[in-house]
Amino acid sequence: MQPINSLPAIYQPLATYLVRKYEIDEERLQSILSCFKAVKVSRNEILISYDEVCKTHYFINSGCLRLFTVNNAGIETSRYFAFEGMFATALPSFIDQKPALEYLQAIEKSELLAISRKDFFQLVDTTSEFSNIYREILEIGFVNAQKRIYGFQGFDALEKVRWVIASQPNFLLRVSNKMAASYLGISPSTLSRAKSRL
Amino acid sequence: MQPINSLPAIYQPLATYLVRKYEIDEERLQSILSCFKAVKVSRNEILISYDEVCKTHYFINSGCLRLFTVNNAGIETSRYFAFEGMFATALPSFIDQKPALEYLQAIEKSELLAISRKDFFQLVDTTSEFSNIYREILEIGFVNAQKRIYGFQGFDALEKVRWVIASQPNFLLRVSNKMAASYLGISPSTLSRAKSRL
DNA sequence: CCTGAATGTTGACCTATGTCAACGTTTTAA
DNA sequence: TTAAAACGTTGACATAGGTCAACATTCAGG
Repeated sequence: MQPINSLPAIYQPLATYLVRKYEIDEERLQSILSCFKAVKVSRNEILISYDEVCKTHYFINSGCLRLFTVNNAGIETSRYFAFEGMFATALPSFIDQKPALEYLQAIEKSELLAISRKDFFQLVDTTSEFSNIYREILEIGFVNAQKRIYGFQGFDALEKVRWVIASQPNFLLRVSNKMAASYLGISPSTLSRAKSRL
Repeated sequence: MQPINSLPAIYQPLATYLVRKYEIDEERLQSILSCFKAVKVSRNEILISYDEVCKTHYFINSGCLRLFTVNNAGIETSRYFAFEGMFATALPSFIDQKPALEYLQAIEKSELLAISRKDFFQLVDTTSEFSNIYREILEIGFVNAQKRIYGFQGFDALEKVRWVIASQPNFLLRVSNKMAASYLGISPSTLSRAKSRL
């Protein structure tokens, strides 16, 4: 793609993402981009809370967002980590407008582009290119969830660590042991021991 | 909805499913239905195999389909069970046309309506109602996968059994212990013991 | 309606991993 | 810069649940 003239630097990664797969003329691209507003968030900031209804979808310019929940016993389970160049939100709540039952948290100081649910679905309904992008977000989300289900079941701790290294090479470098353990479904001690046996 | 005149009985459940949420005029409904062909399959029949590229989406009139994989150690993991009135296929392969890395199997004698990938995506691209239906299939698939991830991690065998009873009341009545265990990520012995402690 | 194969149940035993605690190191916020 | 808190690592110990085997039961298919 050609870099687009007179586009604020902050919109560049999203513009690149949008035109990566589908042709979008510059006018339409501008009208999509104008729905997104820059937001800066600090480390550990919670963007969406358990009981909250999710009204916003985020594109990550820099930083990292985590989706996790906490069960009755106080155990954290992390479902997904999203890095630069990816979309993230509490998708079931965003879709159905029911309480999220999970948290969306920045685990690093992050720069995000936020779009409201209203604008998002307006784009989906009026712009076929954006409709394709939403479909792609859903497809990727689904495929990732499936990989995770198959990748974790019937594997011991060491195999899970090898699996995550193979499928997401930067994951363990970017995410704390504690959070990685809550993603892999093992205790931090076990993760620590497994890494020493690699 | 009104039952549609002169519709073969075999198309009735799919017609009901299609008009349930979106208005579809009769002509368009007919053109959608005409893409589906009835298929009868026997118990244990494999519809899509591990290395195969998936070319078909199925709607279930009666019976039950299972999605599962087998790892190097020969351990089966079941990801999903689909019953009457639901769509099922090896979705990642259906989307990307790469080998499925999983099996789609009928676990009961089943009556299905099959649509080819070509016809399916032609409907998605030409019929906005069907595009919405595909979006809904993806959304439901994603939400189910997420529920499963959160529902299983950090829970012991008994809690998993309680969870599956609460979220899918008919599941244990319909699916063998062995397959249910491979879905819950526990051994058949443990499932058997957990049920006796309910 | 029979029969053999597959499945479910239960007991004995073993191992991976969780828990808890101690300790050293890193991070962070004032 | 520093003090306090959070985190990572490691050891000792406990236990849920896996494996294996024996037996009972169910069920599919002829």
